[in-house]
Amino acid sequence: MPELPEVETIRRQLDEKLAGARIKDVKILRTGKETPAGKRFVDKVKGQIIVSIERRAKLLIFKFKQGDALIAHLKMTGRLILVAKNYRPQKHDRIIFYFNIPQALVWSDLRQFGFLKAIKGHELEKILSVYGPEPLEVSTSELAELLRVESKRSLKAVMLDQTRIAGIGNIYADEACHRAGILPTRKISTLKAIEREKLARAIKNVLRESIAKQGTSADSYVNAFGKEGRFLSRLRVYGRKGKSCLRCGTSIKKISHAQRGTHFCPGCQR
DNA sequence: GACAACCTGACC
DNA sequence: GGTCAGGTTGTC
Repeated sequence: MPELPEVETIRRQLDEKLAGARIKDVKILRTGKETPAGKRFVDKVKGQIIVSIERRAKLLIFKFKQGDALIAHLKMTGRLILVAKNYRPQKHDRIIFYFNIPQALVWSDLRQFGFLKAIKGHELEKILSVYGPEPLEVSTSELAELLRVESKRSLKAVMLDQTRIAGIGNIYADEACHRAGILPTRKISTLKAIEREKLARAIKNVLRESIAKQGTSADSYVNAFGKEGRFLSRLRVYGRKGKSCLRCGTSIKKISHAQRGTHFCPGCQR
């Protein structure tokens, strides 16, 4: 499911409701994707007061008052949804958190790739240290500079590399390339300075615009209130194979590249 | 780089 | 029945 805009949407909504809340109970419906597993997870998390919910790359970080934290990666189909206390569990639900506030929090994950991890405060820095800069927290020129790479890798492969730039995933990589008029398959080292600038601007714009619409619900993503994002209709290439390019009218193509479905317009991307 | 792996479900 | 899916990681 989620890339930076989707995770950021969830973060903002969770932070608004859960900052200051105390975790009163934790019910594990289906163990196996939480660390440490089972009762040890419950013991680490129960009683903790959530100070804030933060995001780094596609990772959500629940910071606890005593300095420890809970990190969550939703991978493809993970969901964190605020529900009523009397919520009846659904098929793919794994864990439910109860607080000293009216809402409970459900973690569900259809494909089971996601994970929750209770960690010590001192472990956090190391976990986060692998990620490249946040694209919305650096300037356009700094972002453009991150795209200057002497490598045989393609532009798309570099954009998806979380150690280079954090948070871009398959949808926004394709969308940013289209907005910049550049083919995602281009070898990164062939990009000109002006093209890197265009890309940097396109990345920032598409991420910002998507956050404003609460993300893209192309498949299973919903926000922390269980609602779909509204950016799907704004996508220009992703999921538009065979449709005409909104800029030049050419039919949008979809290929497999960097092991991902890759969408582009052969007419206006070079 | 390409590929398989982790899973389930939707679609052709 | 086969293929594909907003992600990441480990193995050639």
